[in-house]
Amino acid sequence: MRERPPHPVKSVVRRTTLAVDVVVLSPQSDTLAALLVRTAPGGRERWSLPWDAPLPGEGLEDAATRITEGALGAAPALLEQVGAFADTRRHPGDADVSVGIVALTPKVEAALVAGAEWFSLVALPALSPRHRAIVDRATTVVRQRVDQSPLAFRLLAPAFTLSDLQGIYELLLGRPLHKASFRRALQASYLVEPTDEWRSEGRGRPAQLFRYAPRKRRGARRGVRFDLFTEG
Amino acid sequence: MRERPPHPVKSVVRRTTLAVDVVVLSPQSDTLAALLVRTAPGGRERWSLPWDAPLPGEGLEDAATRITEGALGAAPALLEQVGAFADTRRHPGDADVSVGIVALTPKVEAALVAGAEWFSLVALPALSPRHRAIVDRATTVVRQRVDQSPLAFRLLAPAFTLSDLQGIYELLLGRPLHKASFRRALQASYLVEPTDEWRSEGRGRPAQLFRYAPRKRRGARRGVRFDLFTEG
DNA sequence: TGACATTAGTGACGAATTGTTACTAATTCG
DNA sequence: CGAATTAGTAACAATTCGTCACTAATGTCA
Repeated sequence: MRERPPHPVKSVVRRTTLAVDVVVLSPQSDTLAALLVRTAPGGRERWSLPWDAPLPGEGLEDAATRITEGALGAAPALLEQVGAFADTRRHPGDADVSVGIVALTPKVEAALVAGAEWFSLVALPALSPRHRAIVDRATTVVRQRVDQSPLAFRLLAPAFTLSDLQGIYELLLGRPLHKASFRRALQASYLVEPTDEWRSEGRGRPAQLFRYAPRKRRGARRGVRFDLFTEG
Repeated sequence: MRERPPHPVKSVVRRTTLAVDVVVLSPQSDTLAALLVRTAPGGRERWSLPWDAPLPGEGLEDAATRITEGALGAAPALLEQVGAFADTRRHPGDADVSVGIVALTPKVEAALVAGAEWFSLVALPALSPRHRAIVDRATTVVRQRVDQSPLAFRLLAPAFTLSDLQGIYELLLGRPLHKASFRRALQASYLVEPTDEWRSEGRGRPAQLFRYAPRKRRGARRGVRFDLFTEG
């Protein structure tokens, strides 16, 4: 027993401003690209992540969908929270708290909404410090979760070639993969099934199209992996 | 080009109430246990997660540390965000938005603060729906990240036996592991180093104590794993 | 004291998985 | 037609993994 007041001690509940900041990612020739929107004149930076406050009664993911539609013109294929940010780094709307959400979408051909543009992740313009941190966290999270969630498939159209898929994995993991090993592992995973369509990309042999169709897996549980500790 | 107003359209920035809700986890004989605090009389539930609003200027993790200290009497060994919750599920303090944070701590012998108690995760009392969701998410996140972050080591004292460590992994993964395989993988990972101390637990051969001391790893990157997709 | 139970730790082998090479297949381009 | 290009696979070597069987060091108890 300690000499302390009963718990928890509730502070006066402060009211804070909340923003949902969305990192819309899509594959762009050989890199991932994020969607940025032009800011109103007078701000410190010319570009920012699409963001907004959630509407009354609107969930965070719903808000993220709405915000994505407002910049991309279409709903994203997958959303994932990447963290809450409440430090002192400046937010373009001076929100006290940001919830960072990453939205994935296949390569889009359709025109963007006016004022929105794709930027390769390796050549982003200046962003507010809060947005910069959210982008960094988003890319880390995406890379960390590639093999826990069907992220890669959401960056592709519903029908894709295995070379397309391997390309996405290489993009996300940042290293080349061996074709035969990749296909063998994919085969064993029961994650895709072939369609009866083929795509001819110009030169070379046409490739069969596959679709994402995860099936129940045999419970082939294996030992522990002490991997990835390096990147933490 | 579309017929839309310039972007992003900012809603009127609403003010919301924010809570940090902490799931303090610690190993308890054969299960994980969460720390709950007795609520003020009159609430719908008798117990809740320790929670509070962040103080002005206080970061989320700082708040989580303070909240943990208020219930446990000591700082946690590791903190990890598990998500933001802004749906309509009821929060004990009616916060609009909760940031869920999981705090890990080794088995503590010291007395808890008055009004706080450990509950095994498999036998929790009734909690507010929001808190229930945060606990569920926390356990999922912890299980998912065991091999990405040194979570398991933060549930042990600085010096531990390999059997202790294996026990924690079995707790977190929910399945038995083979001794020889576990040790071989651990050896290859360069995550621990032996101390020159030994612990005699009563009967049986004394065990050597190890400490967590991760070393640089050879960049032995392997192929992609299409694992875990089942649990999402 | 000596058998036995109990926990720690390791060697080794066969099975399974993975990395790699080298091939075959189907197309376009000249 | 043949060369270039991309898709897809068979097969082998190297490595990793699951398992079994053992040795080691302690306490217990007749």
